Amino acid sequence: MLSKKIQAIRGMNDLLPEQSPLWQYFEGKVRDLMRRYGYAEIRTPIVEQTALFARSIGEVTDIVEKEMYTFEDRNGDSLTLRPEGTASCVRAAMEHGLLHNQTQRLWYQGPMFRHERPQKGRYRQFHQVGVETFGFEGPDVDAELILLTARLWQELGLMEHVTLELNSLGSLEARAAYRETLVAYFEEHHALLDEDSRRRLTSNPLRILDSKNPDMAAMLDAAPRLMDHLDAESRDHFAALTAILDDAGIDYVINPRLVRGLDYYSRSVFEWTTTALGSQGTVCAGGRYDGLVEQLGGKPTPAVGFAMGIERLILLLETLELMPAAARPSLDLYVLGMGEAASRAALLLGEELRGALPELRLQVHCGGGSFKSQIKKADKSGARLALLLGEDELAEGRVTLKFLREECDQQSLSREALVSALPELLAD
RNA sequence: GUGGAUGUAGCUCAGUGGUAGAGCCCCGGAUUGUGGCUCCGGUGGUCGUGGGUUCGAUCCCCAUCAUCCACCCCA
Repeated sequence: MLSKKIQAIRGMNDLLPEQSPLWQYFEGKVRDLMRRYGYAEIRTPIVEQTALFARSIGEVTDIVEKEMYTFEDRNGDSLTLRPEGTASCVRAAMEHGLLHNQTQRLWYQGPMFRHERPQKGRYRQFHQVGVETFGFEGPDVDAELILLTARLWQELGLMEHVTLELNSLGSLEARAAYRETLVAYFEEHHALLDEDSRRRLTSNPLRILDSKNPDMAAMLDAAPRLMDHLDAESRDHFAALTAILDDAGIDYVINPRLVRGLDYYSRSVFEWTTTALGSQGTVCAGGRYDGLVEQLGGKPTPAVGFAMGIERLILLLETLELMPAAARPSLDLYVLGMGEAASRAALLLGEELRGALPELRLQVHCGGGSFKSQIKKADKSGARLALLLGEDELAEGRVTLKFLREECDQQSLSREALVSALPELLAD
């Protein structure tokens, strides 16, 4: 039926009124958390030069090779809808001198775009909250980021439903060296590799370690281990990070196979996962990317960050029914008037009350209709009280207040008494 | 990019080779100015789209599109 009509692009979803309170609840928690930790929000454009992503994420990654929304601008420039937030954030920070002899703690939130097959928890337009820090070398800030996320799970009631996985990829040099060692090892056992793995040999050989193919298990177990090829500094860095987490009482699992897909990561990487969402179980992931700023033309600048997938977290909150009822918006008062004169008066009375009681959540009935239908609308609106303005009330300068949620007689009040009476009636 | 499942009313879904039904929702009435419960009535569908088979297709066949789930990849 909709086939001839225009509909939303595949994998790009409308956020409907029924859903938005949960998003607002989540976004509110995040904003509050960032404020409390002293992180500043940064907003960057959704479109960037294609080269920014190609240079940062890595030319041969799936994201850059086949998942980007890339198009030509009218002047022939190649532009891309951002597939992730870190590159833009680094670009903006550099461009405005935010990294010049100073540290930064930044966060952002917004849509990202990847042309993948949609499935549960994975969409072509999806939303991330990202956090990036610059200028901090030590493991303390790595730990701070993890503690910050842990606190968020705590406050959202998600802590028992997520697991923290940690790994270290070593310095860029150590990682590159290990990569060569690993590729050499896989070349030796080329016959044992499955089709996917042979393809990954050039794209992301570290990822082969993560293969679920049981036929390759023995060969993978015998492969050189990343942890054995870490440079001394990275090993110390990682040890210090886990020590802080131990002291803070944060549980984690060291997963030597945890490899982030983006080329720019080095040293600490981490992932929060859940088993409650089907196959897209990663809910938050990040790591250190000490080389990226320099790679994009800046001075060498240590950096760590992470991103959360908002859709996945919303899905999790939904399936676990973790949104508090109080976070759902509701009306205090529904104002209705019977007849033309009273309807007009109701609209003006509504404005008067909004002026006198700024906290009052009030809606005035529009569209006329019988008294009965208007009261039905009042009930449907979810308001606690209905204010009835009929011809009788209008003539007498009074209003009738009707309780819609509790057993309680309706009251007749003079209009003068209304402003002081309403807060009392709505208390508790 | 690959594989599987599913497309019938706004929503959730029945159904049959002879051009469609329920529940919820919505609207009206029973109650000249009083909701939630009940009862009565009503609006609403070219059965995803395009072909084919057939006297006749919502049903069978093919194609196509969309959605969902999984692989891949990732948040």
